[in-house]
Amino acid sequence: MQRNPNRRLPREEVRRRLLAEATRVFAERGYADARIEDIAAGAGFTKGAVYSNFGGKQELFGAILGDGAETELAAVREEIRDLDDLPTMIGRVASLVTRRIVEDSGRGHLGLEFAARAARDEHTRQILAPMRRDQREGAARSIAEVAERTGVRPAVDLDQAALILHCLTNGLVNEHIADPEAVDAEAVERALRTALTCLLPPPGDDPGRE
Amino acid sequence: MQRNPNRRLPREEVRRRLLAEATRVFAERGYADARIEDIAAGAGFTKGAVYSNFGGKQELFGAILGDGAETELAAVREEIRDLDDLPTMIGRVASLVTRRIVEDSGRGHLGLEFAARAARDEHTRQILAPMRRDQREGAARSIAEVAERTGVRPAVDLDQAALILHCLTNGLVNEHIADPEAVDAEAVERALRTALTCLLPPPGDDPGRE
DNA sequence: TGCCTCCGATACCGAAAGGTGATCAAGTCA
DNA sequence: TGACTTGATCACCTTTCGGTATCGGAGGCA
Repeated sequence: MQRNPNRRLPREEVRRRLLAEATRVFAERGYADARIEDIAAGAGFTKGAVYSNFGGKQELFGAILGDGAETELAAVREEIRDLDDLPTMIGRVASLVTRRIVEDSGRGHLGLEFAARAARDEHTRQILAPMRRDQREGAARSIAEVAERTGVRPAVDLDQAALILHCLTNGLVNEHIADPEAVDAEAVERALRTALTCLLPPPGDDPGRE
Repeated sequence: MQRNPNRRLPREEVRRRLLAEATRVFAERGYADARIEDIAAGAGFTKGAVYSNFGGKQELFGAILGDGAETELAAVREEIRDLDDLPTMIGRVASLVTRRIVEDSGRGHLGLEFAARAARDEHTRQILAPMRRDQREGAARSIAEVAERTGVRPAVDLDQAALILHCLTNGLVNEHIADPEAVDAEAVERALRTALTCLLPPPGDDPGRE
């Protein structure tokens, strides 16, 4: 089963490969329908490797959850780092986030799977809740930063804006998965742009009012 | 197993009871962990009744999906039917939707379960997508109606506002499930109020911009 | 080189649960 | 009232998988 029959891989590498494949398979099939054997095989091992590196299925799932230390926000910050014009920034952010939503559907599926599981599994929720909190706080900080840099006075409380944008994004992911034709890339991007513009109004400009 | 050993229930009634119990159990345990036998037993029957009334597990699940012909929107319309003051309406709507989200967690769980399943099951998606579309369109109509009645000119395109509010609501449900302590009723309600106020600005009033 | 340890492979177990089909009871109609 | 139809029950089958126990080979160390 080992790809190279004569060479044993370092433990870390085995773990890494299993985790990567598990992420893929859990996203594709959901927790219940993901078979440990398939994950192992996809990574080039057998079940034994999984049980040798993780406590079991639930633990493997938990490891993925924690592993996905979101780089999402970092990408957004990077995208707008050198800009100082708010409308441009909004356009860029909307476009970037949209691309992520539409192109990396696996992430969306996995997120949905996490949430659905957290709804009934305390352990999952205990891992997921602080992650979500971090995301919201990160978003709030980024918004504050942008507001300060552009000299814009946000239309609403920062934490609320962060919560709204965070939830709106998740909701758009959900909607795009449920109805990808009607809620396509364009619709997602427009919604994001509109929401951002409403919450962070460019001084003197009134968005899209026909 | 039949509760009343001497009386046979009409087919419709059997179906209704099974559906009701299935809704409960699917929401509580999720698709995979919901056992047909438990659903049947909970409704006062055995597995056979399920197979006699539905094609199988997947079909039972689908029947629930279709059955939940959302009364959500109707409740909202009812709530604001007699009002004509926009801020009051916004307050009422936010409060009502929040109560639904926080109190009826079963619905939220079920919605999450539907979405997660739709992500990988074409058949589920084909049922879910038009339902979601209906919801969005209904929301758009309601917003239009409110705008007309209050004489407010919406800040943004109606369909976009509907999409944003719809997705925001779903995102809030998701977030409340994932982190119910941080995203509690108050946070949800404020977020809704803020978003509504931003999208439908009361004439001359500029929301919370201190 | 030879032993010892680690860790992944392999074979196996047992439980759980979806689905099936013969059977029998309740309602219906002539 | 007695046959026919409908539909739920019950026992059973089958498959699928998570988990475990054992084995064997690779690599390190003296």
